[in-house]
Amino acid sequence: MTRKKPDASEASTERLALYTAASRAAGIRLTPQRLEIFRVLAATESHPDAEAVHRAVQRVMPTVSRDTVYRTLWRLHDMGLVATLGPSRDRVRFDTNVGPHHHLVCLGCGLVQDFVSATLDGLALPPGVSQWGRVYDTQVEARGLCLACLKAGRATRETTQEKASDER
Amino acid sequence: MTRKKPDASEASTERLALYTAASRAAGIRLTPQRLEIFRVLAATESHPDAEAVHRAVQRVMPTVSRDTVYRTLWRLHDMGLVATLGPSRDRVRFDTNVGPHHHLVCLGCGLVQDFVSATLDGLALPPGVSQWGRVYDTQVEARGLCLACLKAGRATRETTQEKASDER
DNA sequence: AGCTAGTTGCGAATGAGACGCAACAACGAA
DNA sequence: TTCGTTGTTGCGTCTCATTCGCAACTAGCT
Ligand SMILES: [Mn+2]
Ligand SMILES: [Mn+2]
Ligand SMILES: [Zn+2]
Ligand SMILES: [Zn+2]
Repeated sequence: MTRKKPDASEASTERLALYTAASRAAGIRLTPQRLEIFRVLAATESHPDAEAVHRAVQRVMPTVSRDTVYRTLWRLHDMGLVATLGPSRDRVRFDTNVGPHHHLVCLGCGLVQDFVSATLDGLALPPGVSQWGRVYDTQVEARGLCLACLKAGRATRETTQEKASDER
Repeated sequence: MTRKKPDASEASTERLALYTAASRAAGIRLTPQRLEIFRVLAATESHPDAEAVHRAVQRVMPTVSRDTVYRTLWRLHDMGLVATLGPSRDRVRFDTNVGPHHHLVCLGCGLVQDFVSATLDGLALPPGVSQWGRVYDTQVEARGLCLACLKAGRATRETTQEKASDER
C-alpha cells in the first residue's frame, strides 16, 4: 500500500473531515452554512481575515451573514482547529524594546514577557527562505500560561480575557 | 572606570535620551506632551496598548488627548524606536494550519507565509523560562520583505499597507 | 411528522483608531 | 527677548472591524 505525500487537495479533504468530525463530536449542528465555511477554510493555504473567508463563502452561498462566519471561526478556534496570528486579538500593543529579544505570551491573561537568548537571536532559517525575500528580523514567540494563570486554573483558550492591561 | 550592568532605571534614562535625540535629529518638536509620553514609554518594561500609555501619561498631564498619544506612538514606530507585537496591525487573521510551523511575515504587503523546519520546531528555550509558567507552543516569526515588495521597492515600515487580502 | 435546543440573518451597538481643522506653541531668526 | 513660521494639539466626527439582541428558522432526535 503506497502512501503519497499529501498534496494540498488531499490535506484539504482531511481538514474538512476533521472539522465535521469534531463538530459532530461536540454536538454542534452541521448547517449548510457551516459546511461551506468549513470547505473554504479547509481549502485555504493562506492566513485570511474573517472578511476574506466571508467573501469566499458568499461566492457559493450568497446569503451567509458576516456574523455566521465570525461565529464559526471562533467556534473552531475554541476547539483548537484554527489559530490566530499574533499574541493579541484586540488592540495594537507596543514594544519599547527594539533590541533582539523574544516573547513569552500568556494565553490566559494576555501578558507578554520578554526573554533574551543569544542562541535564539542568531537562529538559522532554512535555505528555502531566501527565495521568499529578505528577512530583517527573527524572533521566537512562545505561547503558554504564566504561573498566575496556571494557579488560577485559567483555561488555555483565550476565553476569560478580562484584560490584564498594565500601566494601571 | 567601572561599568555596571544597566538596570531598569538606567535603561529608562538611556531610552529617553534616545527618543529626544532622535526627535531633535528628525526636526520634530519636543512638546511637553511628547516628553511625557517619552518618559512613560522609556520607563515601561511591558507591552502596553495605546490606552495604557494614555492612562499613564494622564496621571501626570491630565489634558493630553488620546490622539496625541497615538500620533506619538506611530511616529516613534516610524522612526524604528518602538515596535508592535504580532504581524497584523488591524483585523484578526486566522490560520487553519494548527500543526507546528513558522511564519514569514512581509512588512510591505502583509502576506504571511508558512514554512516548516524540524530544527525550529524542537527549539530549546532558556532554562529560566520554566519559572514563568508552562509553554505549550513555540514558533518563529521572521519579518522582512517578500520578493514582490522588494522589487516594488516598498518601504519596510508598514506604511503603504493597501491590504493584500487573499481569497480575493 | 413533531419537538426543541442550537443557529441564522439582520439591524443596531461598541470601541479602537484615523481624520479635518482651528487654536496653539516650539524654536530658529532677527 | 520678540516674532513669525510651521509643526502640534485637542476635539468632534467618522470609519470600520467585531459583537449583541432577538425573532424567525431548522438540524437532528424521537
Ligand atoms: Mn518585547
Ligand atoms: Mn501559518
Ligand atoms: Zn497569565
Ligand atoms: Zn510583500
